[in-house]
Amino acid sequence: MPEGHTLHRLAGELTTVFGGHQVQVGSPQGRFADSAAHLDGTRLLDAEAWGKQLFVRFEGERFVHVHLGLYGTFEVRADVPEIPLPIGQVRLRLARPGAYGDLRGATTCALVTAAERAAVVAKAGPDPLRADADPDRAWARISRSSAPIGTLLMDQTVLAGVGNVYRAEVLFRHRIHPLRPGRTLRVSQWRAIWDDLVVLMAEGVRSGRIDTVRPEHTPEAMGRAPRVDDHGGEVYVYRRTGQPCHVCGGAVRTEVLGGRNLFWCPRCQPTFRSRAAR
DNA sequence: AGTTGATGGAGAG
DNA sequence: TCTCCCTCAACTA
Repeated sequence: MPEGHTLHRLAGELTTVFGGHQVQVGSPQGRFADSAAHLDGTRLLDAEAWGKQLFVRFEGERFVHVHLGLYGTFEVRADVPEIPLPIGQVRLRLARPGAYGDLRGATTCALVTAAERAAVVAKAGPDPLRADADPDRAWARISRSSAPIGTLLMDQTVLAGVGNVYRAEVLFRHRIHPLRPGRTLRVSQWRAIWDDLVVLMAEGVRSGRIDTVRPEHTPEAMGRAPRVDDHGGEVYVYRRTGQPCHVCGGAVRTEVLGGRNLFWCPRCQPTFRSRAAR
């Protein structure tokens, strides 16, 4: 489930499990073999996330830059009696006695310098999961753009860490139509979205899933059956095409925007046109 | 056994 | 805007 919360959670896990340890670094699949050989047996210092980018720092100012992409996973296991043989396509394996981590399916897994890391970080917009993030930087872009707010929220140079689930859900929670141009939002609406993302994503880091449904709309509160699918936590509209909205009962709609699926409730999230006409 | 789709993004045209 | 890449589970047949 790689949105920003997944990477921040992973950074914490890697730091806790491997920070300060000398680690075995390998690439059972082979595609990271040369770089792994350079790092093998050296000390892993810590890991840090910027939006969806993850950097694992080794002694000597060397970093492994990881981006999970659409379906990458990084499975970290501690307190195992024995390190198991790798299963499937394991691009990167970190191991020390009693613990290991397996990276699969990532779009990026590369050994980079501090300068290369800094260049990636410099391109990223503010990350709601970082205490030093400045939401005004994102607003400067959004307030001047005619692009849909749904596109802007997913643009990692505008805002770092939001993916398709948080996009759909935060727009629902603020009753904003995803196709509304960024420049038609009021600054108060943007601040509310940002503050909400800070809370929602921090909760995602803690729980490891994406839950966005307010207490008054949960299955228990509404007397409906709990969700049975497995793509995250309890949500309002994400991948609920055609199903009844948890708030108004209308059918959730979908549309492809920029190659990604958009989900919204037409009644709870009126278009900017109909809003202006009222 | 083969096809599809997914919480992402780069690069081509 | 389209195509491609990475992996694997969940479909269809």
